[in-house]
Amino acid sequence: MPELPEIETFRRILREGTPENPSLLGKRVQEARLLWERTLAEPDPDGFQTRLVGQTIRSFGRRAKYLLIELDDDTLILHLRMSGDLRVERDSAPIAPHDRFLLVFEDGFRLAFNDTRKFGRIWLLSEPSTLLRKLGPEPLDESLTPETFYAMLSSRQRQLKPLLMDQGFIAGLGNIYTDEALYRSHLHPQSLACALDLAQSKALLENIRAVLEAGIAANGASIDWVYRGGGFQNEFQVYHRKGEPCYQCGTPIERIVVGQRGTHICPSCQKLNT
DNA sequence: ACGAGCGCCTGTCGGC
DNA sequence: TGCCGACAGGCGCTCG
Repeated sequence: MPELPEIETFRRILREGTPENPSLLGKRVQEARLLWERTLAEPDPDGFQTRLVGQTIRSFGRRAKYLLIELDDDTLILHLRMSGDLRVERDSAPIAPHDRFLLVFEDGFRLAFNDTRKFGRIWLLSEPSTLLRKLGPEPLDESLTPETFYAMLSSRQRQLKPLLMDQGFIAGLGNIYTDEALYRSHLHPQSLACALDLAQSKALLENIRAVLEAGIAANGASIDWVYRGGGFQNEFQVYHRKGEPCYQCGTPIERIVVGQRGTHICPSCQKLNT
């Protein structure tokens, strides 16, 4: 489900709390309950639950679409994949359908990991880099310059959309924000990366950052039942707008398939010229 | 290096 | 109404 802005929103909610729920910072783990074994990627389930007990949450981080919960000795890493969701609630609350993992704290609150489709994964690692080092640069990291991005694109003979969604190339973009960034850049998702010049590469990077920052500012995007509380769906210009008029030229938005993913374009504003 | 196909899962929606 | 395929914000694998 969520992409970079949605994970960033969860990070903020868990760190700062909301009017309904407290911050989880500084809370100490009393108990960990794994309700669906395959949700745990690493380590083996045996030592996992006892290893968590007694550790205190020191900070929350994010790398790409991974949420990092820094504990005393380990990092608890969550990936929500397609349908994952997080709730903070009292441990007296009923367990919801599709809850896969509960992290219970000494003060009676808990973090619930809910995941209808069971694609989500959690890791408990003493050394997170083993998992995270395969990722490409963070798009919002200022050390990624337009010149670097241009060089990265120039060396790839690959369609833009699958490349931007490749987490090893650049980390954090998914289907929504990729479609939105390409539309704003007037680039066709099937254009080859190496065909972009410096100006186009620079504009693409700026638009990637703009849509991600707009998504973060809106607390993410809520679609269907999958994610609650975000507002970025109201700013979609192509995603989920098949048949509706392009805001720039009025041409109906089309849905095509690129890299086996549903892809939304304005066929007039985004010409294919490889 | 790159793209296609498929598996992993459950649920919803549209068409017949 | 019931059934059946398409589709869903992700990612890892194999195979040409």
